[in-house]
Amino acid sequence: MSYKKNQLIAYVFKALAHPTRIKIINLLKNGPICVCDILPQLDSEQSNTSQHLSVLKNQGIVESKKEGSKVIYSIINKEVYEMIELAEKIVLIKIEEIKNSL
Amino acid sequence: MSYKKNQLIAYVFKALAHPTRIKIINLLKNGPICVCDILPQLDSEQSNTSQHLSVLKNQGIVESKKEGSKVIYSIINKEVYEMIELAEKIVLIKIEEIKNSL
DNA sequence: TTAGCATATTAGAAAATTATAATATGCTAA
DNA sequence: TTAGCATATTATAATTTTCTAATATGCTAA
Repeated sequence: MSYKKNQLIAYVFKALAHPTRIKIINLLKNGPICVCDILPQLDSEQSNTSQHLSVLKNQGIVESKKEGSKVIYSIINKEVYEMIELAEKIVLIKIEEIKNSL
Repeated sequence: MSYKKNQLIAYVFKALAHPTRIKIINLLKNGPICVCDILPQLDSEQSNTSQHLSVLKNQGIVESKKEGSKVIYSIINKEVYEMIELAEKIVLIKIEEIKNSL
């Protein structure tokens, strides 16, 4: 695998490498929702949330469409849910090990 | 899902979010190998490679054991290979879309 | 013991990410 | 048309990541 391809893969991981963005992705699990419905479920500033959405959009993980004055976001690549589940599995294994070592 | 848990998940993604680290993980696919065999396959400094290995180790993705004066690294969580494959899939879809739009 | 190889650690500079605050844009309704 | 809501953008400061260079550690063999 070339460095360039690994770089592109790394960009995808980078887009997922923030708790707020993972939370946003999980919010989109139940279908497309409006930014106005995302905002109250996060404890980030409006502008910061908008920036996180833009990171996800730039990596082609989500897409957005305007509806009147509102903007609706939805998931493009459902693969991310599997990725998050796998990461979760690794986290749980790690927690288990720490517990056993106490 | 709590913010704390999303943070732990994000740490896993962060550990994978570098082309050199992805390359290293792929090198470990064929079984445990020595740092001395990893080094010549990367174009990073020795110290930099050592730091990348340490990131992967801290996230519990790889482990290392000493053998004489050498150090052998191996994968702990095979889940990362599935994660990389999924990320690759997203990359390929994205590339395809760009091609179609030209 | 000491020289040399294999790897890790540290310090520091450069680059990237993140958060906040302020402002801009675009739509809708009065 | 203008006021106000919904969202995006920008500037900037703080933090984190990354890389390089230098040094340290630990093992082995002469």
